[in-house]
Amino acid sequence: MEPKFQPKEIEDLIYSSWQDAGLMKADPNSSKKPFCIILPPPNANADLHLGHAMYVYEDLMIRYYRMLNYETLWLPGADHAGIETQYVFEKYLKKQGKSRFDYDRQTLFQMIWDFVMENRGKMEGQLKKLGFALDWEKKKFTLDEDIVAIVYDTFKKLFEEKLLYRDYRLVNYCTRCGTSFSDLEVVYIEKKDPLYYLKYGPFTIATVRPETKFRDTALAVNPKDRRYKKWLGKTLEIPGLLGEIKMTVIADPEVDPKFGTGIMKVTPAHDPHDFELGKKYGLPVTPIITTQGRMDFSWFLGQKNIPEKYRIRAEKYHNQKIAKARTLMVEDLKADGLLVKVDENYTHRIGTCYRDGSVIEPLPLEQWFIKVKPLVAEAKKIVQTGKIKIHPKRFQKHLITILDNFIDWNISRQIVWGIRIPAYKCQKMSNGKCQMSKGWFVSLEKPKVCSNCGAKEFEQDPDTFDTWFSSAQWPFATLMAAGKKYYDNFYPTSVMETGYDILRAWVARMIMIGYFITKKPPFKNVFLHGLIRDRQGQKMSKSKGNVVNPMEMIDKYGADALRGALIFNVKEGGDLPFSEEKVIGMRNFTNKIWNIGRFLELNSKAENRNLKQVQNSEQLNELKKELTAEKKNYIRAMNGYKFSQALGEVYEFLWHRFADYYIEELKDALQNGNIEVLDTLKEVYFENLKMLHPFLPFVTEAVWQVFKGKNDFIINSKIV
RNA sequence: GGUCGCAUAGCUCAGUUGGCUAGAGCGUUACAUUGACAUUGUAAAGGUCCCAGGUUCAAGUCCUGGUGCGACCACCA
Repeated sequence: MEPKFQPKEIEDLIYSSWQDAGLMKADPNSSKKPFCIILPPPNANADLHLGHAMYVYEDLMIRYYRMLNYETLWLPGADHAGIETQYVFEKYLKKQGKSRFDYDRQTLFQMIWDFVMENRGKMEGQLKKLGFALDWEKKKFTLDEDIVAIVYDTFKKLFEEKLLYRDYRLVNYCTRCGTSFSDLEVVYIEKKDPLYYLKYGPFTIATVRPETKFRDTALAVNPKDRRYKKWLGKTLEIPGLLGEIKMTVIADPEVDPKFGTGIMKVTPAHDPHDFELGKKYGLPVTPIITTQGRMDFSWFLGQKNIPEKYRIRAEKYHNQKIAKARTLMVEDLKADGLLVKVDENYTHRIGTCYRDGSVIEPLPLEQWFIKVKPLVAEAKKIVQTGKIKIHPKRFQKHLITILDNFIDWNISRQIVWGIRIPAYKCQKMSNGKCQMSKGWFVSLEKPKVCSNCGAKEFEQDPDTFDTWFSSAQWPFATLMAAGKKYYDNFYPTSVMETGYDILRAWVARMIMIGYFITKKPPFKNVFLHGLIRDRQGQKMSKSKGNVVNPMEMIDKYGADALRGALIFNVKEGGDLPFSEEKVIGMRNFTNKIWNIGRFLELNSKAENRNLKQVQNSEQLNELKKELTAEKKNYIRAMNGYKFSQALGEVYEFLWHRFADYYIEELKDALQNGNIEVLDTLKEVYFENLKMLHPFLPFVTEAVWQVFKGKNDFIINSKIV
């Protein structure tokens, strides 16, 4: 044996020997108890980051349960990551002076497909580098045909059970990405914008968005506000930049009399709050901003007999970007004497795109929504009755709160990289012949006729599903795609392990959709890990330049060292600061493990063995007692999801008791050839190797095989 | 504004149902070693366990209040 453990030279070899021996494959026909984890599918197109290395929790569970004689399946996969990937691809196009608008739908999709497939292998190779015992033969991609078929089925079922509806409503729209987002994907930031006080007939109103006022449909005040009482219900003609607008004054308790002037203009088409008000009072929705983020005055310019002055103005504003139009209008407002004052120090919070940071425009669009109420109710029941257990426990409350606050889920995305929605709009809808579901029908195959009215003219919805819609189906979809035996044996899965930050976006939705389709919870346990931060506790991000590449760590110190550093001395579910020093510390531990083995191996060859020396029997008994206690603590910790404690237990024992104390004490006896001492030390050592194997698979395997031979794999031994 | 979490050694953090003479990693100091390992060992320094009350034979641990951080959610023109 080398005097030092050399992970770089042997890790890859060991990993392929596991693969060759079929150790990571699950047998769906096995009579053993099943234990199954579905890997949260990483983005097929991106390199792994340190957060992915946290899946080491999954690996250690898989290995541990395998060593407890379970039939284990850890199923890998990859996510197409719709918006993320299309965004990256568009940046790549831009570098070549192109844009997505230069290609038709099929070509663009194919280009992104090729782009992703080229990169996909990288991510998989990195999972192997981490030593993950994944069953590669069962790997799945969210755009695989069989997965898409299952996703389509789910959509159809939701449609048939009336949990799916199409609605014209305000969606969060990023004009730069060219797609809408769900509420979860909007990032609010504090921003300073001028607040304009405008003369508005007999009133003064305050607004940061004067550009939308052309399409105001009402004025609202608080019903208790005495100042405006006499105007209630009256319709006024308000002079504006393009002539007079008719507007009714309505009262609503939600209007804050203390804000601004206490009177508010209602713009249902471009403000979520106003949209709700509009709905409540039956106000028309009249958009003035396009999905390109430009002003649309065609509604005005199409009118007859427009005074010249207004026509010139409207033409000036038309098709301008929002910010530019606002500047132009403020000038004209000044000229007309309609601008009362400007508060330059007004700060408010605005929604921005989580991808590129541009301002999110609330725009009225027709989209697919999932009615979540019945799904949420079932999911909540499952969690509350303990059919799904959450670890650490405090996240259960969190999950319940999340479920309580779930609003209908917008699943339409206006991008091509994803699963195209299998819904069709019948042309006859417009002339009233196809009334069913507002003229929409769902078809899994390319349809020949409208399934509602038999008409032959229809168009497929150009949109694709929100990536989370397919992710929400991942546990049952992957197992169904793997085959009936897999589904029957391994579903519901044992544990869903992921970061607590996607409890809402993913875990809650998996429970909702999973139960809806299978009538079973998709998993029995949820284990949540924390977020990795840098050594100062700061979030890692490219802009801060504090990102650590896991592959670099593996290259320098070995996969075991990195894995250990992520588990050792941390609280499950808590955020953990990452430091290279900690990896070095764990590298030292792997080396210690190696060298204990080396020492025992060297002494195994000693020639002058004396079987009769038993004067150390008392110490040997003490040692065995300590081992028993250690193992008991280890198993209790492992079964209770206290992995850090389990690792700490073995670390402490093996290094500071076994090596520092017992080996030193028994060294002389050992070197004098006392075989009983040797055998006991070896036995205790092997037991510790087994306990460590789930955490540090490579070094434990390497030493194990020094003693047991190349064909004996440590994972095939049993912990109890 | 709402919810949750966190405050323990110089730094980063563990501390299981109350039993602590409070631990680990890294760092610091002294010493040892051509010996399995310097990626080592032995020893040492270093803590009012945020503050104030309370429960208890016993509180780092449980309860109440306060202070200071952090995260998530909601977002008022």
